[in-house]
Amino acid sequence: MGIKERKNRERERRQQQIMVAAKRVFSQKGFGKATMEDIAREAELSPGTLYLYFKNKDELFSSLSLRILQYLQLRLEHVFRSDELLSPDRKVRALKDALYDVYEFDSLMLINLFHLQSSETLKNLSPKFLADMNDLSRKSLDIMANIFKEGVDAGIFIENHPVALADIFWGMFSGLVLWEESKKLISGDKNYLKETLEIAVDILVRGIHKDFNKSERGGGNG
Amino acid sequence: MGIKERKNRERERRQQQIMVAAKRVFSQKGFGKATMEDIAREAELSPGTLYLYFKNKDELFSSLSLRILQYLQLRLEHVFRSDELLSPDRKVRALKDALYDVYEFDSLMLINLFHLQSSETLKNLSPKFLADMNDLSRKSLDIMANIFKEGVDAGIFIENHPVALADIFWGMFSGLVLWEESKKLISGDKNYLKETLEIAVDILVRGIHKDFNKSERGGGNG
Amino acid sequence: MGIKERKNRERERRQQQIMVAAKRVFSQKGFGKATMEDIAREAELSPGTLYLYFKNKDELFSSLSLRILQYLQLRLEHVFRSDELLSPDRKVRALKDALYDVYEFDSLMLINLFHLQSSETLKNLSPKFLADMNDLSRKSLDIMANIFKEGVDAGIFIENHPVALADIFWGMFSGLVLWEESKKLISGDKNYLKETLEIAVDILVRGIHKDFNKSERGGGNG
Amino acid sequence: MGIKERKNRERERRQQQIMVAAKRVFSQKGFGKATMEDIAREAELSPGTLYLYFKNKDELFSSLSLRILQYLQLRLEHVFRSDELLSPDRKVRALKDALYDVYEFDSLMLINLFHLQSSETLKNLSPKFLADMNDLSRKSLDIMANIFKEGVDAGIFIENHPVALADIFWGMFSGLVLWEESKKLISGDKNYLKETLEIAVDILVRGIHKDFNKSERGGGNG
DNA sequence: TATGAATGAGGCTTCATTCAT
DNA sequence: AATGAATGAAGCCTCATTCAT
Repeated sequence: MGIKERKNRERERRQQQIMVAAKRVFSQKGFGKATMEDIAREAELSPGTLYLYFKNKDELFSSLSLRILQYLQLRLEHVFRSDELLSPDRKVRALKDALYDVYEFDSLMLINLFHLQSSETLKNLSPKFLADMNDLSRKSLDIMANIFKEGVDAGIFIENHPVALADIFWGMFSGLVLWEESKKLISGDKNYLKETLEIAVDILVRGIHKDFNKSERGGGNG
Repeated sequence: MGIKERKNRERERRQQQIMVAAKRVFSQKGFGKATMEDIAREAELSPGTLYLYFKNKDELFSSLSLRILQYLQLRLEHVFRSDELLSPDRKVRALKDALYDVYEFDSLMLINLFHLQSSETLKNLSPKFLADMNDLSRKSLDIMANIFKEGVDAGIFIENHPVALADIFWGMFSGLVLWEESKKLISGDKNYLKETLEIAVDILVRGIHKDFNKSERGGGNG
Repeated sequence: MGIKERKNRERERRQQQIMVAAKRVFSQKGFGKATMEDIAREAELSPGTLYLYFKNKDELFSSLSLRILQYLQLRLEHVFRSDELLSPDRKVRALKDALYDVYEFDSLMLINLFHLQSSETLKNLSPKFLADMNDLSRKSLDIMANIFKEGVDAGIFIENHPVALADIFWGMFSGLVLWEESKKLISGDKNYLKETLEIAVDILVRGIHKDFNKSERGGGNG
Repeated sequence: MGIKERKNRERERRQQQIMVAAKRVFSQKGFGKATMEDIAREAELSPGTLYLYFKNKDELFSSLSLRILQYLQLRLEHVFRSDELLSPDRKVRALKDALYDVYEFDSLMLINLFHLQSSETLKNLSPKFLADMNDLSRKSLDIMANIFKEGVDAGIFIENHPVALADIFWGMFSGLVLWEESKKLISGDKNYLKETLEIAVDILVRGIHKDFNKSERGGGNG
């Protein structure tokens, strides 16, 4: 058992090593142009070895998305748990900050994640993999949903469709990330994600408050 | 003169013919797996002919996005112009309906558009093409911004950053489209876009109203 | 007959027009990269028209070689005929000047000619074309041979293999042209063809003189 | 260390294998018509493998020229070194014999080399490759130049431009090779290269001798 | 477990040539 | 005679993946 354990750790180390290399290569060359050999070289391994740890290129790439999803879940749980004393309002803002953190932690992978969703790549993944992604997504969404539910239960947020709020929040976030990225690419503008997100959350919080006068404006990210 | 006119029409016909074929092939096989030969076969043309009308595969694919952007602009202009008598509230809801229309008109291409934005494909496009996309995007965004501006000018919407509202609206829309699509793919769920969008717009409208009590709920899409 | 004559002239005009265009394009783009469409555009004609005047691309290109061969013959005849009064020595030098003239007139086509010789392109040419080339080559060689023969007959040049002298002269010339061109390309050097040719002819003249003391050195080029 | 050595040998073996196949294919089909797949088939390898050993088609073809240049250098060094006791006259004739040997060793590649020089193919080659070619060419030319210099230093050859003599010799040789090849192709004649070369060298030796009476005639190739 | 040479299917694209107008 | 849109064969090359060592 100890040996098995050790083996497993070893295996995960290698996987991490490869994923780190993959991320680097893929940041430099873009998703399409990165080749398995590039990644192998960066990881100081041989191409064949990559296939001992990942079924194929798609799965290697997707594992990076999985990783950011894990990080996302971590951050969300933190918001939900350790900030138990915060008011629903503040929690929603903390949620936004958490998401923005994830963006800053690894914007490239986040965008990759959004692309992965709703792409044909999904169809190439192994069932286990898909299940993992599904799980992680669901968990994160659940946490978000719970945050809103708390507000509803506390009689602060309107009761209208509490379930959809998490979807809307997440959708808004991902949409804004992509859209800001796009504007940056097309017209070379600066990225205003942080500011736009702030405003968006202000509006959203007002919009779901029973009595919007009580909603605290611009609670910020301190 | 008449001849030149005729030639142009002929040329556009062919382009349309190819684009229709491209869309079909690409819906069946997915973006990555569709080949130029597939498209040529579907269009009942030879591969070489495709290159008389589109510089390369990327540009052919992107032209489909351009097309949906054009349709988007058309629909938005309609909302803005012919519905001059609507209240700002109703206009925002009409805006949502227009976007949903575009989604229904060609969801695949819309998703393609979102993917195209913020991808390395952009770098393969000819400058003219990029400029066209930029133009169209900007125009649509402007129209959306104007709708919100009318609300602000009328003293109904809060004055907070009127410019960003269009970005937020568009971001929210695109994010929700992708996210619903993703959920559909991962877990095989039904697509709740219409409903979620409705709720999202309710919240947004409440959120940007100076006095939210006056906001008309669920103005709907009849 | 007058009409036929006119037609013929017209046809030759067009051919010239195309050849001029071909030469220009082919100077800019290099032999391999020049396309029939490039040439058609340059000639302000359509691609199809080119095929009314030349059987195929090879023949169009070869016609350019034919043209320089014609020019070569012209120059050689001039040396042989109008310079009847020159001594054999001087005639050989005049011969060299004539060849150098041809080089200066159109170095690109001359090199093309050398490449054409001993290449598989030859096999694609129509029999008539090949015959023309053969004729022209032979005539030029004959003229050169005659110049040397005059020297032999006059008892000035050694009698050793008079026939081969023309071949040697021509071979030396073409080899030096290619070799100087090559050095220019590989190492970016200046082209010393003129000087090298001069020396080479000095040596050759000395070498074929019965009594080399009588050979006039450096008779030069006016 | 031993392993690295072995790998290198293995690599060179494969390169040789490919080059041999390339030469064969290319002799049969001509330069232009030979395809990479032809060569792969002949080498009993897959097309992709060719690209592990040669950057592209041009470089594979050029490597054949490199090879003949190496052989040329070898032969020239032999003339220069091991024949130290020969008179300058005899050395020049030995030089001719060496060049003719190279021609006989692989006439096709030699012609290829002449074509390569002064063609746009040069531009597709990697810098390293070009440098190699440049080096080899230069070395061979230097050796030739030295042979003539010895004659000058010995007071036997005229002092006129000793540097150019090698260029002239090489130019004459390459020109005659191409020209004889051409005549063979156009008119189906026999190839008289050997004889013509002999005469040419006779003339040249006479031409550069201070006192031509002392030049030994027809020293031949024994 | 790790290697990395070899594979080979298949993609994109070019361009000489044709032919209906 | 002239056009020029259409053809379609064919080439080069890439790269994910495998497998013998």
